[in-house]
Amino acid sequence: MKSKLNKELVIRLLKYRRILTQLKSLGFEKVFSNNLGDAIGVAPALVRKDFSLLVLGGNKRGGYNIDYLSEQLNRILGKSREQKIIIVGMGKIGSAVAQYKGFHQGDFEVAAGFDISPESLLHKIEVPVLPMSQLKDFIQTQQIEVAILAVPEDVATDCHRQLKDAGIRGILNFTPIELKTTENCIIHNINIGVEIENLFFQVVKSSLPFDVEAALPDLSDEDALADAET
Amino acid sequence: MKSKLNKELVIRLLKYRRILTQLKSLGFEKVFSNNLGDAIGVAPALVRKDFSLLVLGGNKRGGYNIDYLSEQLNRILGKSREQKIIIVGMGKIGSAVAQYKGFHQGDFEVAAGFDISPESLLHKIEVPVLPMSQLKDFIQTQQIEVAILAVPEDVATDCHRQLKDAGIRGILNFTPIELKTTENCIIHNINIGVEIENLFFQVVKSSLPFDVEAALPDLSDEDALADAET
DNA sequence: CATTTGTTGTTCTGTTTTTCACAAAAACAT
DNA sequence: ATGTTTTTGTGAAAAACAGAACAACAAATG
Ligand SMILES: NC(=O)c1ccc[n+]([C@@H]2O[C@H](COP(=O)([O-])OP(=O)(O)OC[C@H]3O[C@@H](n4cnc5c(N)ncnc54)[C@H](O)[C@@H]3O)[C@@H](O)[C@H]2O)c1
Ligand SMILES: NC(=O)c1ccc[n+]([C@@H]2O[C@H](COP(=O)([O-])OP(=O)(O)OC[C@H]3O[C@@H](n4cnc5c(N)ncnc54)[C@H](O)[C@@H]3O)[C@@H](O)[C@H]2O)c1
Repeated sequence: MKSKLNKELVIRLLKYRRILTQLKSLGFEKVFSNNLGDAIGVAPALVRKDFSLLVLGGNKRGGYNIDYLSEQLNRILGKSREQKIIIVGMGKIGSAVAQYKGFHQGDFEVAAGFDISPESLLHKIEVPVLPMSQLKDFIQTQQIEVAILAVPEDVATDCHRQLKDAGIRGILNFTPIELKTTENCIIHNINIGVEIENLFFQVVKSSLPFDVEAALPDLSDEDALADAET
Repeated sequence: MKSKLNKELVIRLLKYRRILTQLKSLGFEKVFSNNLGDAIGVAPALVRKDFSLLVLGGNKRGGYNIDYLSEQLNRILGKSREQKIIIVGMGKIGSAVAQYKGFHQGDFEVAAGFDISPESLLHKIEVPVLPMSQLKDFIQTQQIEVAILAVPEDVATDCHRQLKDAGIRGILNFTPIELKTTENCIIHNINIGVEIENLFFQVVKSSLPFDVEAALPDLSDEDALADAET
């Protein structure tokens, strides 16, 4: 099965759309592949390939028309018609996201937060916070499809099950437990801890005087660390 | 340049390490490639290949020794010797991360937070929050290498510059502005807004009665032709 | 001791994704 | 009109990545 619209491509499209919206609000009318590439951090050739794949044409010298691109991206990505999400686990991360105003032109709205102890929340939240007992009913009557999971990791799988039981179709999971996508529930994991560790590793690696990778294969016998070269 | 230790591989290694730590604390001694695969959501063959690449051997029937693997991963990934990070922008996201306790066996410590108005913070934080005027000095005297950036997006590039000027080597960037890795400062972007939009898209796509992708190519005749002018 | 079983280690192959390179087209300049 | 510049569009090459297959081998079994 050859899948156009792979995951990375969709992410780039979403980023293009965001940039285009900003450019438009600044009064720009056209944009070049290298502008967009710079803005989202990819090579200009890839930008052109992306649009070429989606049959979105530009003009041989004048670049791409912003209004047209915007429209077409909205068509392809879905107009995001005022969808609602819920957040399960209104602790530190959950509350922060609940109050986030930066979603693309305000398309999304947090319909409610859920928590095992809604009354003991540290600071006031603008969205209603309900007890877990109302979770299933709320999801079904309000027809919620997407949830953010931000509970402690030891209850992550349990909450995952509850969400699936209630009919949730997609979960953005902030817990370090790696949940898995199933037939009718898509999972995207965001593991901030791993991201930080990863960054540390890359930084250390880059500031080392020798090439870490070169030193790897022959470490089977203890301290071969000292000798390495480029 | 054939790169061992590619980006995805490093992330898997970090996840293996986390799982191994947990298994060890549960009293396990050995683990099979399919256990690890399940835990981090990849195929067992990939787990074996990863270890094979790093010359980490298992036992032909008894799987991998957890202590050994753990040790070796620590060696390869760096022992994370009590490194310190700072957080710039102690708003909702910044504060949440500042109080996160879940970093791998407490290897990282948030040395300080920085904010343009440290006094007006909503709730009490356990780490010191300092004014931006002290940023450069703190980074240099404390030898901080890694920072988390969580300021409003309109000041993101400015703060980015300040961090680079102060000698920061790596930034985990939570703002929607796509910062770019340079010679001596590695950037990892986490764009939560895009992640949510992406999840929405995948969910909508999966619940559609027809194939979105199939509908893509032939829309050129509907209303085609971008028009550009000077 | 021979046989069966389970799991690793590795090769090979296929797929997907990105970059390169350059012809073609449009706009501009003279 | 003609030449020059700029930027797209895309086929072909390269790189990154994953998966399937299976031989090798250690342990368990009888
Ligand atoms: N804070 C961070 O920066 C951060 C970073 C990365 C990952 N995480 C992960 O995100 C998750 C939440 O982290 P946090 O820092 O917000 O923790 P937190 O303790 O501040 O919040 C957890 C919330 O979940 C609620 N809760 C507990 N059990 C529940 C249940 N069974 N059902 C519903 N709600 C329940 C608690 O009442 C609490 O409000 C954790 O898994 C953590 O590992 C947090
Ligand atoms: N809250 C979320 O869930 C969320 C999600 C995704 C992305 N983000 C992004 O993270 C960033 C922060 O979001 P937030 O919700 O925490 O915002 P926030 O307004 O709560 O926090 C921003 C903080 O930065 C400080 N600040 C402002 N200008 C500064 C400067 N020049 N130098 C230093 N500090 C400065 C402010 O005083 C404030 O405390 C934004 O770019 C936002 O788009 C937030």
